[in-house]
Amino acid sequence: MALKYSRQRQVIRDYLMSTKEHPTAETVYAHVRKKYPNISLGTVYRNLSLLAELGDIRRLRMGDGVDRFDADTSAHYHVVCTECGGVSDLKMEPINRITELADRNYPGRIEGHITYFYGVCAGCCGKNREKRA
Amino acid sequence: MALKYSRQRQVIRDYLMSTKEHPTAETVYAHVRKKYPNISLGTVYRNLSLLAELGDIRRLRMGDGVDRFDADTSAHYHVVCTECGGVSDLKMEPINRITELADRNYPGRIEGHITYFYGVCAGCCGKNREKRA
DNA sequence: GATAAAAACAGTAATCATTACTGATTTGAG
DNA sequence: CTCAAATCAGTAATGATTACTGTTTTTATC
Repeated sequence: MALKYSRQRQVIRDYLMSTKEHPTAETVYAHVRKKYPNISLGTVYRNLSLLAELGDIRRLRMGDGVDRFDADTSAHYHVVCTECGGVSDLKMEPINRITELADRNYPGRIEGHITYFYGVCAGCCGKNREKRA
Repeated sequence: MALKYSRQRQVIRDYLMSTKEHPTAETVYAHVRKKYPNISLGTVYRNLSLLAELGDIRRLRMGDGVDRFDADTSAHYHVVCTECGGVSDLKMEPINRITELADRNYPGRIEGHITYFYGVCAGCCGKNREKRA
């Protein structure tokens, strides 16, 4: 067995399981520190990467140069809010048709797709309604 | 008129128009230097960002932390090759249905989607066939 | 429970893409 | 031609992430 148990890794994983916020490494660090005050930021990065490689968590690249992490590894899409910048889940079965469709239009071989949506999240929609009223 | 013509900007734009390679800023810099040896990397970044803001070119964020640029601003998708890392065009009309579909499954408002595909490009497929033979 | 090698850690330095700054040069409207 | 605005070259700064180093934890084996 190569992998060893560590409190730090467990705390990181626990925090990620407890939130739907798709936090960045920095955010994970901030929260985990409350329970484990002298954990290192490097440890957070190392473990998030390790867990992602093992497939225990998902790394989300939303294109803004800051990675986010998600303990929910089931197939689902994400929506980034153009107002608050938050990332929320979109419960929708993966549209494999578009991979097949793409493959028919491509001289090479297409194996999958990465999609994220943008728009305004429920919370920000509500806020806007208040402002207009 | 706020915008002024500059040789540097023109050379950058010309190079981008001449290639289908979706180069990174660094690659643009390397090529543009041949024609304009003492151009600054900062100038390349500044102009690529400016042209992208004006809508003259497109900035492609493929999730690996390195931006690429495309002079073809028409609606089309991109494929990143998992073997050579290259990015190629996929001529396929945008599937707006998935935005609508997503919107029906989301409590907020969804305005668009960003999708890229991954697989093996035509060039690398060919190479593999040779190796197997 | 003791022990020792492997794994992991904390803290810090390094990397890499990108952006910001500064003083000099270029552009274009009048 | 002139001059303010735009742009530049060169360099420093930023910010996310990774790598390094010497110390501490974990766990298989006794």
